[in-house]
Amino acid sequence: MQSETLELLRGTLDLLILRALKVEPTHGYGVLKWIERATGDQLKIEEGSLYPALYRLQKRGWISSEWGVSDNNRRARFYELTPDGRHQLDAEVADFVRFARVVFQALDVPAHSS
Amino acid sequence: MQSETLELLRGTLDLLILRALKVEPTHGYGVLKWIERATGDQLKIEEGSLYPALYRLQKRGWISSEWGVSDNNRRARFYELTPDGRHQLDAEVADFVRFARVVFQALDVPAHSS
DNA sequence: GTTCTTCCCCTAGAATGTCTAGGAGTATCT
DNA sequence: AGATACTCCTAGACATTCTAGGGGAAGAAC
Repeated sequence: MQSETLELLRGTLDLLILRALKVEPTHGYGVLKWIERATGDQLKIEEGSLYPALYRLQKRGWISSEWGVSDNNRRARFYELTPDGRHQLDAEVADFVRFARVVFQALDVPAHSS
Repeated sequence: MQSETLELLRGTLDLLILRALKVEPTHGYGVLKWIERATGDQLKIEEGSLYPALYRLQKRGWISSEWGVSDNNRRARFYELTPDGRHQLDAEVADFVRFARVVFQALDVPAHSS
């Protein structure tokens, strides 16, 4: 069953959104698609999770937004990382790496079992 | 800043509890201490998280319990994995490994940066 | 020119997991 | 007698994600 999608984002949604926006500013739907592509379709996020998350991140000052027009000629809200957002991204990446290592250690799973 | 404890369990508490009980049946407090030790004090769980989690796991049939007396001569409720619990543990370990790998891939972090 | 699909935005409410902030009792050590 | 560590527990708050909707507009297909 290699192909079913994983169910839980386990608090990494913010992290993935920030990472997507580091690549280049884009709109919500673009973030969605980036995450799917970047994870080889193994992680899918719902729009009902995404938009509240974008609102949250903006409220915290990690991203900013403005209305624009997409490549497909549609009205869309474009987001980009703020300087604070870049720092936050770095911090969250470091945290996740540390977290994963600690859990692997506790589980007694080699850190790169592939 | 290497030494501060991680804040988020990101849905891995069940996993860690099951893993603790795979080592040997023990009581709630023992699970707590096992997790702290196994993670080098980098992951601490609150009792207010632990006991509801134990109840949950038992309700799902993954652990069973009975009252007994601890090494320190105190009344304690001992938990152990059921056969279903063993399967669940294996599944959750596999899921976590897969999840971590996918996130690392998306973040473009080498899978074993140490 | 109507229909369909994809793109794009959004919200309310439910479900879930974890934490905060308590309360309680008992064995052992000083 | 008091302190400390051990052990159990609950209620309510909080944050995150999902379910389950709604809607509009561009371009392609018929």
